[in-house]
Amino acid sequence: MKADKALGVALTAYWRGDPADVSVNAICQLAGVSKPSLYREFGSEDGLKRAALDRYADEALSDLFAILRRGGGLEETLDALIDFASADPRMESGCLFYKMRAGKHRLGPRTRARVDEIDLAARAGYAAFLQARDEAGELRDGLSVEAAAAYLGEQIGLAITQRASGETPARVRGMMELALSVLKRGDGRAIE
Amino acid sequence: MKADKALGVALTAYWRGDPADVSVNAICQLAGVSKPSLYREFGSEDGLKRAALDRYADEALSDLFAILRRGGGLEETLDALIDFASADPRMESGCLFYKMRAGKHRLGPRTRARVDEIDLAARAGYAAFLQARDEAGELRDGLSVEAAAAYLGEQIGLAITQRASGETPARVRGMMELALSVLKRGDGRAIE
DNA sequence: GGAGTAAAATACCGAATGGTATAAAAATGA
DNA sequence: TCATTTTTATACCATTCGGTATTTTACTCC
Repeated sequence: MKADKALGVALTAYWRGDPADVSVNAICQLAGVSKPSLYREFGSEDGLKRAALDRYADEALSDLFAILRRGGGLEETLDALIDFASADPRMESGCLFYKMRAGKHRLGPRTRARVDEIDLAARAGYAAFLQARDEAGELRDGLSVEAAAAYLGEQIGLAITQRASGETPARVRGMMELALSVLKRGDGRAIE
Repeated sequence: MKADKALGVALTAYWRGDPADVSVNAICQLAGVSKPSLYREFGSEDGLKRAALDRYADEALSDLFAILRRGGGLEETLDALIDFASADPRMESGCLFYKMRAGKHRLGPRTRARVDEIDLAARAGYAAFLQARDEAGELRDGLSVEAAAAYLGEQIGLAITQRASGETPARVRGMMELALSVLKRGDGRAIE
């Protein structure tokens, strides 16, 4: 279907740019799809945005969650997260989820609800991972798993956002190593 | 002049909300100023935004810079920065500078240039402060002053942004203490 | 091939945007 | 007091937005 192509076009347009700055008209033009067709398929701009976010979660965020569920050690997993946020080419232009969350007030109700869902799921994923590492004695003492999960999520978001704004991968990586080192028990030593 | 009042209204409106979501019409209505008057004074929306940002830098950001220039020790100064970002009531609804920087692509050329100026000035301020603390032997070993300055600036921005999005001051403070502890030599101990 | 139906394209709508021309009003000078 | 000039207010313009009504095309079934 043409509407399916439109969804792909919308996803990449929202992802590369700012979701609030991509108009329905532009998506129709880019995808070669008429506006009524698009509205028949998705109902509204909110519906299209939500569908794009759904696809994004399946396509890109799932990789992030997979890292957390691999069951690796703390250091190894944090390294993988740092790699993902600072070097994965797909994140070069930012993370659609974080972009949408940053401009949540501009979203329709359905998309906003999905953003909140993903936010909760991500926090839960971080918390489950950190809980396991804490039970393995790898987490820094006196750190609340809940707070550390929020911290980890925000630092990943910050890193991806910085990268999207033109910061070099090396610099983003350095900042992230600095920020995440504080989660480790031994206490992070200085980064090279 | 009435235009002066309009500038105040614009500043608070931009500051409390999203600068991109506050229209010139709304500002005129709120300030009781006619649109032609406002345009005679500021030339364009870009001019008004820039003037508001100027005033913001004088009024709010100067306090932040003052903390850096007080010449206190590393720990003391970081604590003051944490207080400012996580507890100052003026930052309750976010930082206009960081808001504008986050939506830089939506700004006119004059406002954007001012954002870049402030960005540079802030980085330089952080760097000068950290340089001094490094020479006093308080900074963690192996840390580039330049990178640490960027890190510090981003963490402050993240904290204020989080607070504006509804996070509790206590939680923001906890995350910030965690993030900034890594700058200290002794290596930060865990936060309660 | 022609009737009926499903899809698509064009053209349109009302609202809101930044910005301005014009008309009304107020203040100033003689 | 009258004329001039400056400031203010109303009304308007062109464009863009999300969303639809209408018309035209294409396809299916008999």
